[in-house]
Amino acid sequence: MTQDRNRGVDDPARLRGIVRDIPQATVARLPVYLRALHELAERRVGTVASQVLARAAGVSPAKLRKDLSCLGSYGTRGVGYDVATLAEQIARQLGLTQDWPVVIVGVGKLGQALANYAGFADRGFRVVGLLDADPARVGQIVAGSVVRPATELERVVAEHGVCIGVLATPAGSAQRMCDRLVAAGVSSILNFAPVVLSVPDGVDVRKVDLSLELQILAFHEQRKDAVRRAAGVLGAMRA
Amino acid sequence: MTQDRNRGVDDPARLRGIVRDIPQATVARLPVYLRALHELAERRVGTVASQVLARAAGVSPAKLRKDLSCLGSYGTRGVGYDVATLAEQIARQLGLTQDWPVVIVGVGKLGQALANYAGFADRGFRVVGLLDADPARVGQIVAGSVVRPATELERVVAEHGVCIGVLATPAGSAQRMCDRLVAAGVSSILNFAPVVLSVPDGVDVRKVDLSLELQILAFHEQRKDAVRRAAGVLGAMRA
DNA sequence: CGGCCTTTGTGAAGGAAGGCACAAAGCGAG
DNA sequence: CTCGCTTTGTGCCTTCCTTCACAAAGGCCG
Repeated sequence: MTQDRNRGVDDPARLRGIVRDIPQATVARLPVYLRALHELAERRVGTVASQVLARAAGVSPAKLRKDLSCLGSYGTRGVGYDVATLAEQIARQLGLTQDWPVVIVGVGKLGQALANYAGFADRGFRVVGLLDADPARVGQIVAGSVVRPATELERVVAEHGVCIGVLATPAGSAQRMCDRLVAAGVSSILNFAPVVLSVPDGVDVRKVDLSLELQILAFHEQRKDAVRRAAGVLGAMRA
Repeated sequence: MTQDRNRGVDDPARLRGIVRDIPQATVARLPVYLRALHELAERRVGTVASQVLARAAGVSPAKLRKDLSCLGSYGTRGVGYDVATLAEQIARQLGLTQDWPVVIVGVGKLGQALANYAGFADRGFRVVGLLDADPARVGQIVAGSVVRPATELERVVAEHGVCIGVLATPAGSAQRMCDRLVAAGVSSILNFAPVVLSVPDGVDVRKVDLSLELQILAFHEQRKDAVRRAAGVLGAMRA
């Protein structure tokens, strides 16, 4: 108690929860922790030690603790973290306590998968518009919403105050649609099209490249192959 | 010529092309460079300076040059890089000069999008099996192939010597299917299911989390919001 | 052939992230 | 109340990545 009262407003642990100085790498892991915490909560787990949570999230306990310490001091020494409290704090930091209206531009197979993806709705992302330039797709019902023509992009964005857009168009039209999203007021874009988008300052773009990851796997697989071959040759020489 | 002959086998620039000591961060960017190079090649560009290529790939020229220097010395000072040569070297390093048979497990909307994705075939990834546990999906034609029952997983993997598997199942069955892939001999897995997979040593897993990226965007968006609000308050105070 | 201009390749410095190890802090038993 | 056990939070060190700045190297022109 005495110590607590001695903790001034400039106490590092407290301040860290207010000012935002969270490393990029940590931000990228918070959603993983959040998912693990939700799973624990479903299993009626009340508190969890860093070791257990770290295993569930696929990271080392030290990294987990350091990450969580960026949010403030929400653990109890000798016990662990309260699952519900920690989940709420992470959600708050990530901005998931509010609803985010989102438009999806491009409703091919990928766009449909995204529109149906439960992980979006669970985290407060509400799809308020499905847009496609292809007349054949306009009017179709996807994930309970009707696909609207791309011409309505500006109207949908303005109507719902959308600031996050998802691009799932072919490569050819991605930059054009991106420009229109930005002009309409969108300031964060999740890009699934295989192009490098150029956007003005102040707009965040994150890219998900389906084939990039596969190419990285191929690199490592080839390496393993080479090692196996080398081992084989050495084995033959030894024999 | 004289200099070239003086370059021994342990010349650093040469060796780097042989021994593999490429930083992870660099490996992750090579596919981006490769895509940019292919685009340049299509536009009949013969040589490209680091500055231009860097802009096309969305990185800084210095980073690009350092990355490329890991592969060896394939640029010409005062001129730039030969587009075709460089593309070939990158493809070789990534292991894209060979064909990689791939199975896709889970043929929902996402699995279908992946099966149809041109970026796979272009890079030497050949989908040799579409597998799904849902009888309603088995027998459907997706991307020119018939969807086969999940029970045939082991047979397909063995038949084609598959070592890369793509998981696009619901969260619930991902670990089970992962275990079967590994048992059947797959040693690299691209996981789209929102779970942390556990695999034995020697197996590589890469995870693509569709909602993770959106959550990171929300974090930054919230920050921008906070800054805007703070600026607004300050502005009001000044007035 | 020689000088100039362009562009690469890379050492060195700066910064971010990861891992170790331990002190501080809480809980529960005695 | 005290002791001992458990687990967090964090300072320090190491490693990896990025950026800067410049020497070395090649082409081009006179």
